[in-house]
Amino acid sequence: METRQAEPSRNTILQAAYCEIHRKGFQAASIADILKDTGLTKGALYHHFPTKQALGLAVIEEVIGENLARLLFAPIRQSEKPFEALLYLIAHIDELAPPDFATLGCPLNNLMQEMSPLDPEFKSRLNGILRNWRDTVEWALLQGKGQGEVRPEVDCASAALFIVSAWEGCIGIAKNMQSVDSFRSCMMQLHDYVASLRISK
Amino acid sequence: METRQAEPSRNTILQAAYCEIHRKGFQAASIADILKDTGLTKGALYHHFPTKQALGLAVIEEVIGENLARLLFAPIRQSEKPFEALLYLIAHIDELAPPDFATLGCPLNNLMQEMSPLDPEFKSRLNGILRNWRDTVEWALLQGKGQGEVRPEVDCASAALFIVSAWEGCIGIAKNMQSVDSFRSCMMQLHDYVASLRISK
DNA sequence: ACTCATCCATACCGGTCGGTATATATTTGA
DNA sequence: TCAAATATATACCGACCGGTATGGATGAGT
Repeated sequence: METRQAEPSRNTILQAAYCEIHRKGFQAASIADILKDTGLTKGALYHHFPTKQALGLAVIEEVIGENLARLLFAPIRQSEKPFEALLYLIAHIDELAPPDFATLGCPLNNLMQEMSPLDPEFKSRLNGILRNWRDTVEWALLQGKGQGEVRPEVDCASAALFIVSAWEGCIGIAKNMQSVDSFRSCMMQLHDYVASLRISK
Repeated sequence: METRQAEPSRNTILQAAYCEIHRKGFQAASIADILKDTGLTKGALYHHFPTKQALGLAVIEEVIGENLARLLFAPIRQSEKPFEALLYLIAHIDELAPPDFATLGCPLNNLMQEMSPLDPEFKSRLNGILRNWRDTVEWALLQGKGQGEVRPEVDCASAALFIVSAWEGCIGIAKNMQSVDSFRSCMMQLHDYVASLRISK
């Protein structure tokens, strides 16, 4: 039996760190600012996390990874028609994703751009999530192919990587243009591309 | 007649700042590190640039903007067949772009992701370059349409935005996966998408 | 030759950062 | 009940950061 009194505090810090990092990036995120609205202090933080890097890695795995798994991967994996589920997600992502994605971008992509070249630990964790995403999309394409929906000559691995890349690209561009309409228009083009992989009849 | 003795120093600082910012991002770029290899000191820097922000904005306009104009916009604008020029650029960008783009990403996109939500000055300058890029691509598509190469029903504005978005997305993802093969594969998919806008005969 | 603006080096400042040392509640286990 | 482990607060530290104040060198105009 382990003590569980600490878990609420740990989660509070984790969530606050996630928000701060999402807003400012990891390096610009200040420990003091993270704690500011939590009612906790450095004593609590450094009890649960040995260093700022460890806190960042925990945010990646326990918040960002979990969120993406729940929002994107699970709906595809659990669908009976994964390819259709993928198309649905692309078409409706602006309603399904948290609203701050539009203004602050995708937390996964933000951290990848900032930290991957600087810290190998960050890089490997972030790449793990990215690989998971790409594999899920590839799996959806392969399932679609098996179900006779996707054209047999499609290179599912390459297409999956492109879909994820373009997806992140659309989020990033929309974040800068601060325009939901641009984002929707952009994702619509991606939707058309994915739909073009379907068998035309 | 104004004194021109200062121009070499200014350019040295500008170039060093560009490299440092490309490697670490703007906020993490340290003034001291920028000067370290230049043989100059803070006195020189703060003589030519009133603040770190002004230095960053100068890097954006005078280095990043110029580089992109020379590498991407000019070849399309000056081509007699802009649509073909666009396709060529997408297919050969890995040979034409500076090699550190693969490991460090696109400087424009890096700064957009980091700074646009934080600083409206950065945002407007970066968006200016982005708009220039999108307009150039859109112009290439429109020219292609006029020359009977692009299908008439294509929405050139939306397609151009998507092309730029996907382009940046491919660079970003490749930067994290640190794989030139992935980047090429990804850009190849984008190439296929753009080629699919062509009239099929 | 004198003046004055340009150009740049040096030394320094206040503030913030991540991290630590220590004391203190609180809970748990025997 | 009492000791030990857990959980958190507070005060503090050295490092680094962007920015400034000052003074000296250099060159142009008169």
